Amino acid sequence: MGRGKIVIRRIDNSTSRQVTFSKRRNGIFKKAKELAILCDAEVGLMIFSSTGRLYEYSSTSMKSVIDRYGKSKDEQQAVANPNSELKGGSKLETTTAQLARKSSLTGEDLSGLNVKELQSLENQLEISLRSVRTKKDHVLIDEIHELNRKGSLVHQENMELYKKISLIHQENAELYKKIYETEGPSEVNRDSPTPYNFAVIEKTNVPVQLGLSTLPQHSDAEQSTAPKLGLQLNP
Amino acid sequence: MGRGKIVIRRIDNSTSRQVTFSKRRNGIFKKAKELAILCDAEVGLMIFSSTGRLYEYSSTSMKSVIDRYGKSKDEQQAVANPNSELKGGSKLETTTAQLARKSSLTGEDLSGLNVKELQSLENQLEISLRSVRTKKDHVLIDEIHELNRKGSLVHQENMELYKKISLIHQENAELYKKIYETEGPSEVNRDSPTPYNFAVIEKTNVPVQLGLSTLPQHSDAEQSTAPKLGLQLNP
DNA sequence: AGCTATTCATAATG
DNA sequence: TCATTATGAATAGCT
Repeated sequence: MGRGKIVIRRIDNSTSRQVTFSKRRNGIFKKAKELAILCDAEVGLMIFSSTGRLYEYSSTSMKSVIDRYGKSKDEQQAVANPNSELKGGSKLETTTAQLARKSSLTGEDLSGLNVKELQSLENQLEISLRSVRTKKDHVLIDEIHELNRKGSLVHQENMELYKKISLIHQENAELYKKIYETEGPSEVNRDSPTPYNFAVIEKTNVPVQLGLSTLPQHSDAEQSTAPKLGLQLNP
Repeated sequence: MGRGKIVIRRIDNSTSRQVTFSKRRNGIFKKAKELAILCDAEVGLMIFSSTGRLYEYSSTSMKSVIDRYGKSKDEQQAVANPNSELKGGSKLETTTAQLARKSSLTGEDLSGLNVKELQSLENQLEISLRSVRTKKDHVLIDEIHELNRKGSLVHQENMELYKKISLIHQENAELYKKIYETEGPSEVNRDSPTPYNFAVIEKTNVPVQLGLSTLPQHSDAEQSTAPKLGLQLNP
């Protein structure tokens, strides 16, 4: 992507290499941020230039990412090597278990900690708490989206059913007309059973409107084309 | 760079999120490799998907990168804060720095307040925060309940519509029979317009089932009487 | 999983 | 280093 195609091979000219490094570093940082936001991922990126300088990005904190990396690696090892449990090493701990264990420190053992350690513990707990909250919110919001989707489907089916009923009613009317023409006006309604619901006015001709507003991120522009089932998350 | 422009914001639909994650993950890995080769850099990239799975790339080895990162960080700290060791104070100016600062005794913007006042302020803020959070959760959960209720109504209406269609179809059949008896077998279907959808088998005889489970607080006792639209909040 | 229409990143250049 | 631009790459939306 540039004025010309390049082959991926070490750039010999040191100046060009630096320039390219700078540009591509920005590019990859941007990509990393986008990935973290778009896909709700935790990303850590460390880059050492050829001159030894460090450039870093992490969606949360590098410490958090590295810690999680270590745990994840441990778990991979544990899975690949299940008999290691015999050694009494730490079993796979779920995130919540780890958090619980951290929290358990708050019981009585705080006496041995100084302000700095308490500060650190407080920060850790706040970070954990925030991630739990974010997760919870995501779960709730995802479920609302899913409900909206399903509701929309049923609603659509509903409208098609109304349309179909209207058509059959029409057909029914034509059939009655036909019978009328065939048998004469006076006999029509006498010996034919009164049709169920025929000519009875519908409770309403309009399908039930779910009185919910649209999602905040949706534009209201297409409001007129179809009834929306969207939900206002932040009234 | 796609069919349309997108805003960088968490993708709500979980399927799309996963697809995008997979694509962009490949993209960023490629970029990382290219950067390492082209610019002779040492690169480490760790990505945790929203499902918690680890994906990693490093131009050398992740251990090497992390170790080097640690060293580099230490050096940076030493350079940026040469006198910090003299004072012995540690300042973690991370995202949680604001909260940390609140409880630290060395605030500058809060200089007019004593410890007791600050403590009170902190408590007030925590109480407010908790009530806001609770309120937010209630709003979300109420909205889910409301969606379920509305969905249930539409669904019920749907079933009634199906019943109604069935009855009208039946009535239609009787009318056809009547015409048949009146006009004789050979003429029935000739000059009468072919009825819309008459005798056409429905796509399905069963209304759409919303595949959602019941809310935890709901008893499952009446499960058999009507399809439920409930939502599992805590899977 | 593929396939394009698009947007985006960036190589070359000033 | 900064800005511009022509061009190749990445990818969003669909199937």
